[in-house]
Amino acid sequence: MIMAYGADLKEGSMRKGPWLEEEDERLAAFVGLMGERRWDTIAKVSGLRRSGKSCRLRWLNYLRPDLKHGQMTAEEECMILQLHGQLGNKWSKIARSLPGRTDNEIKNYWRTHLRKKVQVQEHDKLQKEIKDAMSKVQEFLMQDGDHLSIQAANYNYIDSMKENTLTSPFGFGFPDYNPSTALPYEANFHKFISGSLDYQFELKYHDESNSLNTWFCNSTWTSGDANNVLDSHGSFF
DNA sequence: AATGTTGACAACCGCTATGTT
DNA sequence: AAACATAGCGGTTGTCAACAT
Repeated sequence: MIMAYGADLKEGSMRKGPWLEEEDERLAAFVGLMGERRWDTIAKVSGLRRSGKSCRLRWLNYLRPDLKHGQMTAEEECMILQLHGQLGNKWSKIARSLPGRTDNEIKNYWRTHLRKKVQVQEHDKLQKEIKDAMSKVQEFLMQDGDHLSIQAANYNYIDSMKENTLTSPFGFGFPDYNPSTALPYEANFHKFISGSLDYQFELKYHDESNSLNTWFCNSTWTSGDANNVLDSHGSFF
């Protein structure tokens, strides 16, 4: 039997927050009577001191009889990952492919379970790309070592950067890199590696023979990407 | 034991799209 | 066509429990 509800509440006040079992029962009863529409009317007629919007959400996300409750399966997780890759944060579209799951549930699951996983994967991928790029630079330095007078110390410097790149949480592994104290070639190399070399800049020659400065400082680069930089020194990639 | 932090989930809010009168 | 109501969507916040300090 359905009774007037919330008589102890002041007239006009709306309840918020978690739903009580008796509210759920009352809402389900009225949706059974009136169907899944006219939520403002349902809210009013039922005597629930909830907005129509709140009633709709409670029904769609929790009370609907065709909802699955409980843990996501591996198949569902896989589906979410795949669809999110294709569609981005289109939660309702993703939910259409997962019967019994709501957009809200999928959104929450993504945020709490999957987002971190994907971020780690992307981070690992980026690390690998950086490491590969630096290996190419290193190869070049080895080839033209005489011409550029590259010392073993500088080669080792790049080596330690590569090592740091794999362990640094920031992705780019300059050992003790400090922009305010860095030598020009260090600064430019840092820009190069971090992909921020997207503007024209003039490099002042920092005459320190037998160092990477010769290579990174003694020229003007007009660069949209790393390839151009290296191309200006003779088609390395 | 008390307090702070984190993760999981539910619910809310603002806005847009769609339907109805 | 316009005004209003209703439904839908996605970002954000609130709540609670488990765990750490």
